[in-house]
Amino acid sequence: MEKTYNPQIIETGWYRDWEEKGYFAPTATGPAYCIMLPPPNVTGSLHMGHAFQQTLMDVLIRYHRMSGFNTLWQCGTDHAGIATQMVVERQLEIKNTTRHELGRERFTEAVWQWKETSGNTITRQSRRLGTSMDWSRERFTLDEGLSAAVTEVFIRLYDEGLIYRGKRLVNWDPVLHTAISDLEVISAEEDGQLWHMRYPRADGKGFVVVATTRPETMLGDAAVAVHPDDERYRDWIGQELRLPLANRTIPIIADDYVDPEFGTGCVKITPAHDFNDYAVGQRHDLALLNIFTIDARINDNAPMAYQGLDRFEARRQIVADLEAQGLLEKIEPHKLMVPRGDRSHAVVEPYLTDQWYVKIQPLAEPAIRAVETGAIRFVPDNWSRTYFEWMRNIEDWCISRQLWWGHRIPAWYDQDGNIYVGHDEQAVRQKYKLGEQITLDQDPDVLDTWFSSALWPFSTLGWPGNTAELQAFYPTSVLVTGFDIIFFWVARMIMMGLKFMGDVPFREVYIHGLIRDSEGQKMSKSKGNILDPLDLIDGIDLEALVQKRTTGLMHPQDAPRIEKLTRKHFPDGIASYGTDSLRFTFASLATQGRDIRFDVGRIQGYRNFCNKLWNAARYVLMSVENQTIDMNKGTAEYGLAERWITTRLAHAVEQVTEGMRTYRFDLAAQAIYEFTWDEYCDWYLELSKTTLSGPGVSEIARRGTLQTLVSVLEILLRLMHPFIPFITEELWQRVAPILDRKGDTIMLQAWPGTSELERDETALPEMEWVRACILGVRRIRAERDIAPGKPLAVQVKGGSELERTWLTKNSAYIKTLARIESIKEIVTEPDDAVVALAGAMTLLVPLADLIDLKAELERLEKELDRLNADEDRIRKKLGNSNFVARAPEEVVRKERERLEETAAAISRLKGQHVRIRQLADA
RNA sequence: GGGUGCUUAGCUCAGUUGGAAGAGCGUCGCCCUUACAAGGCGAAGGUCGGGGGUUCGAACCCCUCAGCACCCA
Repeated sequence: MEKTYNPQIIETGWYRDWEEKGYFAPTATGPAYCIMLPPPNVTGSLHMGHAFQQTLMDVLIRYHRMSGFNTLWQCGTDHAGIATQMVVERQLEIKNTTRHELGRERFTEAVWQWKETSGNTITRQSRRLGTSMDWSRERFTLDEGLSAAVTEVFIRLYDEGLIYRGKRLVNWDPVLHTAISDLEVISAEEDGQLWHMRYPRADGKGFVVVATTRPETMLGDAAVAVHPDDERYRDWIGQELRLPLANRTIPIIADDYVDPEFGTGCVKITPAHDFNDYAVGQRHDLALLNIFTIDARINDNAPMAYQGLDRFEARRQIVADLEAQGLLEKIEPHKLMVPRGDRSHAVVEPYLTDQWYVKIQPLAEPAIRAVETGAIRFVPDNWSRTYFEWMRNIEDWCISRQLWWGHRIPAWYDQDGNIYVGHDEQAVRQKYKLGEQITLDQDPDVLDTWFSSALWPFSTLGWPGNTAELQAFYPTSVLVTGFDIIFFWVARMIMMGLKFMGDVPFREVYIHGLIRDSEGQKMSKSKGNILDPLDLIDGIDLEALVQKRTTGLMHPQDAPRIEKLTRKHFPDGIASYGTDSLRFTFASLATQGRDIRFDVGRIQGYRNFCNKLWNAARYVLMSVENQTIDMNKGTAEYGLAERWITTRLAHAVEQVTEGMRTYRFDLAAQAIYEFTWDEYCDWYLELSKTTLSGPGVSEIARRGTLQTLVSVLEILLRLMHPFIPFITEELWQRVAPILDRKGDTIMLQAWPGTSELERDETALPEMEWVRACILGVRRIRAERDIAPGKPLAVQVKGGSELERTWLTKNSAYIKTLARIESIKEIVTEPDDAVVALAGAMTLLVPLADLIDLKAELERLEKELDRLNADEDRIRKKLGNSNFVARAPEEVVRKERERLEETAAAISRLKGQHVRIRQLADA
């Protein structure tokens, strides 16, 4: 074996082996366990969020597979309508053409082509992470089967009246020329201005002042509203105003939507370009005057002077014109929430268009109940509140998008605009009994990508067919996802699952945090703080990293800043840590918080952990090779160390299993880490050396030690496998044969059960005591600056009968690990010794002239201070009659014992203090 | 404005039904010790954001104040 852990060598071969041998597919035995992979964007690449999430899912999947479940991890990708279409459009731009020049058919062909060439990037990257997804069942939201499911759902919902077409205000992206849903609009505070404009009364008797952040919309104003109780304007209600620049009059209306405290208390109402104004307009039966084109330029409904102007040019012009007419009262700086499209980052306009909607209330109600009744459980539970909050205030879902890439809406129109919905034109003609003479045109729009994602839990399993997979795996076991898409996706899957399957799509929703950089900033290309999971696995030099972070920026002027930052944070680039280290890091970061800071120091620590494991295995294998005895034949004897480590492993198995059950991957990882490093490596491997190479140790004892060394390692490897699959497979292949354990892969071995391990709880206190002895002597050595190699002569005094037995039985361990050459029992302490306490026993190391009396006195005083404080506290506690009377007996007993121990320790150390003092005074 | 969280060692975070404050990293000593210097041995470091309450007992439960973050409008 190599002396140092080298992930590159280990991690290359195993994945292909696993995949080729079909280990990822369900076994068809045992209870079902199924996770649906949140389908990533087919043309995207793997980011830290994916890597984190997929690691957690793989841990769950591998754990359940090993635990005997019929395990399916359903994978696939999403067509990501807008994002993908934008990517391909940008490519066309480089070739100096547009999708409109190409035409719909050739454009979609181009997108499919792009999908074929780049669509494998992310799945290839997932494989590098070691994810055991069932690739044989990989699906794509636009593939034939899933498209059929989408059409079927659309038709059924339409026929039930749950999908309708309507002219409404939508969030319009003037760059992408499509409607987007509320969730795709990101509102952020930006610096703007508040323009105060005068609208004169038609009768010439004065004017009102209205304030607006979007002066250009005044061309579409239909009224000015005041609060009905506002004394200032009581008499104005019903009057007509002359709308400046546009040659028309508008009324003053009363509506309690108006906040009389804000501005002048007069609000211009533009029903076709503002969501609130739209509602006001509905109440007052105001006309909807649309003044924008799809590019957000001024259209023909506005005065000639402004037609064709972009909205921001129009703003400047209108402000200038008002000013020229003396109608601009003032301009104030103003912070406002600006809505932008999450893809194009263009300012979104409320815009009046025909769109398709899902009537959501009837679907939302059962979905709320499902969580209320516990049919679906959120983990951590708090997220159910977020879910309820949104679901109880949910609005109809706009599902049409003016794109070419996606599921085409299965609706046809005749010459008169009548709507017919069906699987295809033929089916529609049949369904609605339409003759050949009627010409039908299909709706040009496509559906929101989330519409198809909402069906993912059953469409991937073969719905609308009634397949064996649906029978076996629906409802799925758990959904693993981030809180950012509870609304986008989780809620919609629940609604659709209940509607079409009559049951929840998953029983649990595990919500994990979002990965941020080491300073808590969200990772983004424009901030230049993105870490690529593959760079953490393979490593990357500084120049390549800088290059990668500064190319393809939306704002190239950010490049110098990003370069500087990168050079500062990663002066040596990023080392290669390997997949296992990355995975273990993710698992240990999976606490219940919502933000997760990723620091490269952390992954380095876990790479070191892998190295530790590697070397522990090396030691075990070398120990086996160096022995002449047959470890599997003949009787074996298990010493204290063996019984102790076996019992400790049983505890670790319990802790890790509990962590799995409760989705506490961090606690599971911690239990693994601590057992491996602090117990198995630091103590057991050292103790085993005593047995294996000590003089006069019997064959049966050595056999017991060898068996324990190997079998604990083998079980530990199985316990760690879901987290770090590669190194555990590599080591298991070498370790299992020694134990004659059958099986081709650790992947399909049984999850360790505590029944595999014989427990001996009595070994724990005994071992604790042995450790206290060793630690005590080590501390003396370190504090007195005694060379580590110098053997010590140790004297012991007192101690309980049990402790004296322990000392005799375990002197070999103690002598070796503490480097002691002799242990002698004494009755009276020598004056010139340094002491350590192990339970009731006092350990003394006589040092003669080596002793630094002053330092020793200080050390004793410090220790006594600590013990005295302890004693005071306990005495006070026990002196409180209420405590003795009311606290559980067990707690009181424990405190009494502690008091006794503390008092005894104090008296022994005091004695020592007196002796050293005398020595010092002499 | 409505909602949800967070505040524990220098940093990042655990802390189970309330019963002796923990880890990793960092820091400081000593050490190339036949698995591992990606290591070993040892050490220092905390009035658990402030205040009040409940309790025999509070990092944990309740109230309040302060600061921070996120979501929705």
